[in-house]
Amino acid sequence: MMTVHEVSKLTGVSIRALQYYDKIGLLSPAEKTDAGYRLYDDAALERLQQILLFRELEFPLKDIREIIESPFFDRKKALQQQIELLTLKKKHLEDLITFARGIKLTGVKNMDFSAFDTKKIDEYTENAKKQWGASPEFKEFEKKSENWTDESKKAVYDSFIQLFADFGKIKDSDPSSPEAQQKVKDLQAFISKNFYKCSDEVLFGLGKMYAAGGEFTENIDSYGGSGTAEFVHQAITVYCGKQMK
Amino acid sequence: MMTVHEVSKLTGVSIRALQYYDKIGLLSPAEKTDAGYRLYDDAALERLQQILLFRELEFPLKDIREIIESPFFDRKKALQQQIELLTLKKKHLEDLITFARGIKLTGVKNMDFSAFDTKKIDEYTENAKKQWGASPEFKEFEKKSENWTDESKKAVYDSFIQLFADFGKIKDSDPSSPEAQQKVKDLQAFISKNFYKCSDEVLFGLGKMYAAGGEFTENIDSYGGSGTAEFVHQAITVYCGKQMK
DNA sequence: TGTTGACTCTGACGTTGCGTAATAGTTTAG
DNA sequence: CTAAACTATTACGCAACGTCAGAGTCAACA
Repeated sequence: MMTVHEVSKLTGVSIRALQYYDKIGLLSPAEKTDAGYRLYDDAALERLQQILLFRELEFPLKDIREIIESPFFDRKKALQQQIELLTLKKKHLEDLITFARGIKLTGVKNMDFSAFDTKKIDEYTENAKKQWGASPEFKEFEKKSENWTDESKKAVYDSFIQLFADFGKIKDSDPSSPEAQQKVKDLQAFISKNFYKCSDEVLFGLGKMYAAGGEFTENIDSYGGSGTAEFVHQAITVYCGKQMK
Repeated sequence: MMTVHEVSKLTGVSIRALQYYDKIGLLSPAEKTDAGYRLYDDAALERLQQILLFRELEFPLKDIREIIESPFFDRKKALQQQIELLTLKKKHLEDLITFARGIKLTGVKNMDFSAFDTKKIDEYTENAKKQWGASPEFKEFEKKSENWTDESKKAVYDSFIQLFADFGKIKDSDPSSPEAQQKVKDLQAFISKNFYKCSDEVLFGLGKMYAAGGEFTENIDSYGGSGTAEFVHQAITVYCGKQMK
C-alpha cells in the first residue's frame, strides 16, 4: 500500500491530480485509512498506467474513464491502438522537425502549414473512441446489444464478416459499379440495424478507418482477401460523394 | 490580405483562436476594415508559423508572446531550440511506444513509470525560456543590460568566454579539486553580477543545460576544447551537492 | 509526554485556451 | 434587393488541474 506521496514520486503524477482523479471517479485508491488518507495498491498502479497512456494521447479524462470501464474493454487491443496512435504522433513530430529544418536552412517563407495538420491523428482518435465507450454511437450499440444472446451475437458477427467477404468477391471490379454501391447500402443498413445509426458521415469515417492500414484493414482483408479494405473504402467514398452533394 | 476564414482554412487554426490571439496581443492582423474585419498579410502568417511551433511544444501563449517580442529574439536560434525540443519529444514518444510494446508482449505488470517521465523535456524547456524572455531571470538580465554599451557588452562576453577557456585548461583534472570548485564559484559570481542572480539552484540547472549535448555544449567546447562542457557540469554538480545538503 | 516537522484532507477560488451560443452588423452572389 | 455566407463582440462554459487556506494526522525525537 502506497501513500499519495509515494505514488506521486513513483509516477510523476502530482498529488493534486491523484486527488482529482479520485474525485471524478477515474482512479480510486484501494482503500482509505480512518483518517481519510488514500492508499493505493498494485491494481491501482496498473490502472494508472493505462490512464497515463491515454493521457499522453490527450484523451479527455472523462473519455478515459468510460473507455477503461467499458465491458468491452480489451487491454491488448487498447494497447495496439495506443501504439498506433503514438506512432502517428511520432510521425507528426518528424514532419514538424523536417519543416523547421527547412525554414532554418533556406529561410524560405513558404506559406506551408501542412506540417501542423493533425487531421489524420484526430480521425484515428475519433475512430478509436468509437470502438470503445466514448461516443454516442457506441452507447447506442451498448444498449442494442444488451439483450443479445451468445448465439445472436455470433449470428450478427458472421453476417458482418460475410458482408466483407462479398466485397472481397468484387474487389477487382469498379467501386462505383451498381453492385458495389448496393453492397455499401447493405453495409450501412446492417450497421444501422445491429449496431448504431450509421449516417453517411459516420459511414464515411468508417471507410477511412477501414483503409487506414491498421488492425481493421488487416481483419477485413483476412475476410475478403488483400485489397478488400481499400476497395470498400473507395466504394464508400463514391457512395457518400453521391449522397452528400 | 486574407480574411480570418482564409487564414483558418490555410493554417488549421480556428477563427475563434485567431480572434483570441488578437485579443491577448499575440497575433494582430495587419489591418482592419472599416467594419472591423480582420485582414492578415504574409508577415502575420509568418508570425503565426512561429507561434504554432511554440504551441506544439506546449508553451503558454503568454510566454510565446514574450519570447517572440523580446529584443533578443533570434529566429534561427529559436528554430534550433525548437528542433532540439521536438527531437526530445520524439524520443519521449519512442520510449512510450517501446514501453507499450513491452507490456503488450509480455503482459508483465512492471511498475515502471520511467517512460512517462518528462523531466528532461521540462528542464530543457525551462532553460529555453531562460534564454528568451519568459523567465524572471531573463527580465532581470534585460534590465541590467539596458544601459550597456557595445563595448561593455563585448567585454562581458569576452570575460564569460574566458571563464570557460579556464575550465578547459583543467578539464582533465578532478572536478572536485579546489581549483575547479573555485572556478565554479567565479562563474556563479560572474553570472550574478552581470546577468541575473544565480542561486545554487539556477546554477545547477545551467550545469545540466551545458552538458545536454545541444548548442551550449558545442559553444563551450569550442572555447575550452572537447569535454569542457561536461567537466563544468560535473564541477557544478559537486559544488551544488556540497552547498545544498 | 509533548512538540515539531512532514504529510494529508477537504473546500474554494484562479487559470489557460479556447468552444459555444446569442445577437447584430457586413458582404456577396444571384 | 434579398438570401446566404461571413464577421464582430460580449458572455458564459469547460477541462484539468495549481494554489492557497484551514485543519487534522502521523512518526520521531527530546
